[in-house]
Amino acid sequence: MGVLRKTKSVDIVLTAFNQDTTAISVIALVEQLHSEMNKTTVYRILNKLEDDGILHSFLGKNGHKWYAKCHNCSSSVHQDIHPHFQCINCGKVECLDINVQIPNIPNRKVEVSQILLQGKCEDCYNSQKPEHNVNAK
Amino acid sequence: MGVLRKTKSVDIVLTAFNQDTTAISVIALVEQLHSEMNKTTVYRILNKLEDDGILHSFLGKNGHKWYAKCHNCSSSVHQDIHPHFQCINCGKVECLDINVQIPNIPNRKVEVSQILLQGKCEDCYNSQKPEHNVNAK
DNA sequence: ATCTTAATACAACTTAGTTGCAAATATATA
DNA sequence: TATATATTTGCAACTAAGTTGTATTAAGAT
Repeated sequence: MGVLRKTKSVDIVLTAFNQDTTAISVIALVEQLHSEMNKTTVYRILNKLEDDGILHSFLGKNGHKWYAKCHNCSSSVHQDIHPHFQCINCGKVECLDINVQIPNIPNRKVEVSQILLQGKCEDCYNSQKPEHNVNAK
Repeated sequence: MGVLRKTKSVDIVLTAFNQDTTAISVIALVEQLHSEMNKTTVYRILNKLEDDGILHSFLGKNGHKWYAKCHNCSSSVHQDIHPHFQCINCGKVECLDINVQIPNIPNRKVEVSQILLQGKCEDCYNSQKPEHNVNAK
């Protein structure tokens, strides 16, 4: 089930991801676009864009869903299996371009790895007066 | 806010973790104990046992909360920052006794790492007729 | 035995995410 | 360009995990 038609709503969602280089939580996106489209539509479009390998999803620190643009994915293979970093202060999430080596685990076959690192991002580490971001949800 | 009193409910919850060597999802535990105590009570007891360093929590593949017994924790230091393994077939979750090396990330200070590996556990890998476990939720 | 305070049950609530269906709209075809 | 048809959307209702307020119950200290 991929995107079949180039609709206005699909375009608005894609524009949001082109403007923001970091990841966006579904909650934030629904809120940000609530005057332009229904939340059901946001959920459905994100779902389709992921199927098409245009976005990838992962869970943030509260178990809420986040999406970010894929770089080398197709609809059949999602290569964006990289760690994500979430700032515990402002809530911002970034995709990390690093490779984490998973050791072999006896008697088990690992197929997916979900790695969320939490800490302070550069901005929050430097500023003494932390400014809580709306994306923290 | 730790456990202050040795109540019947606290005892029942602890017994559940002593009988099951793997992790238990809150959903499964609430269901399992629903005739013995209210779900609010389960949530509150788990919360307190975590504060006391007796249990540790983490998120499963759907973002739902799981708990497991701690081995070397105190109420001040949670040392159980280890990866967890969830079977994509039967849903069972285990704590992994391995160390995953997180590379240094420029300009960020990593404080917490949350690693969930998914794949087939030994039982499910060997059996051709997969048996879906109730814990899969 | 009594008193104080923490723990519990229960109901109501919050919120992320889903579902069913009627109406709207993109696009293929004539 | 007009029409047909299948997808997309909005809306309302729903589901389910987790939380909160409050009256009642029960630990355990005195």
